[in-house]
Amino acid sequence: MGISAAESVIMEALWKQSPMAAEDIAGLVADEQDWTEATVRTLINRLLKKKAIAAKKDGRRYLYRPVMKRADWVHEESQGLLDRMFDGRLAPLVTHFSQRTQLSPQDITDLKRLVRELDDGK
Amino acid sequence: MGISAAESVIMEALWKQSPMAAEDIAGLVADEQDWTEATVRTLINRLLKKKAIAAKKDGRRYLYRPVMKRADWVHEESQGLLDRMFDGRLAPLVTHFSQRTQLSPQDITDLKRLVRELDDGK
DNA sequence: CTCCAACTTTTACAGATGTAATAGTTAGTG
DNA sequence: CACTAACTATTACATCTGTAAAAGTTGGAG
Repeated sequence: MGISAAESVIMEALWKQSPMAAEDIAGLVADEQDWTEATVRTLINRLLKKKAIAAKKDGRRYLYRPVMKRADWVHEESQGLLDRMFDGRLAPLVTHFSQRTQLSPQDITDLKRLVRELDDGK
Repeated sequence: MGISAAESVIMEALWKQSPMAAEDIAGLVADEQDWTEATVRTLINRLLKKKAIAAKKDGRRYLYRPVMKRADWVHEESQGLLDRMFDGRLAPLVTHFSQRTQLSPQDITDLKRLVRELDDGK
């Protein structure tokens, strides 16, 4: 139903740049993943079947582009995580991390700004 | 390797209360999940094999208890999500939610308090 | 002691996933 | 116009998952 971990590697490549031919995608993901081009093609075809990407003919080959939006995917996955382990709410997740890990100075700065802006919005 | 979605339902039951016999677990999860007792037993056995839970004989049956800690599991899953889609950092996830959804008043209050406490801790 | 009821352990099976090889199609080259 | 190189599409296969039934084991009742 959803996008699997391996498939998401292809999606990330296409979200970064598109449209791309299968070969280009393979070239891009080859660094991180140790996949053959055949594997990349399989994943592309599964994504096509799931309508997560679309293809357009370009001469003898196809160019692929994402149909699913990254923000939507991120949201589904994130909301799913919140639902499954934080009672559907955001604050408990933040609490978890602030207790469990030392937040980076960057994170702390960003969170402070965010909260300030939340206030403004109200 | 990890705990699957179905397995996590069993874990949640045991984290809420343990030790419990298979029948009790089945009774508890029966409400939410439409599983037969056989299914529950399969999941229990897979969790045993993964050492996520342990069993102790109690007369003719076993009582099960979690070995894996909920906080550890939550952390693994959450960190995984952050790594996969938010560059490993927490703030971008919070940003995502604050832009994408209307945070509940509860969430906002909690986040404000959290950030204040972060300040204190520094 | 024997047999059953209650438990547990094995086995089953279809769909998803990770990983890939093989077969089929077609745009150009000679 | 026939072939080949470049692509795509089909098929393969081992694991993992979801879901469950069948087989095996054993503590007690009679």
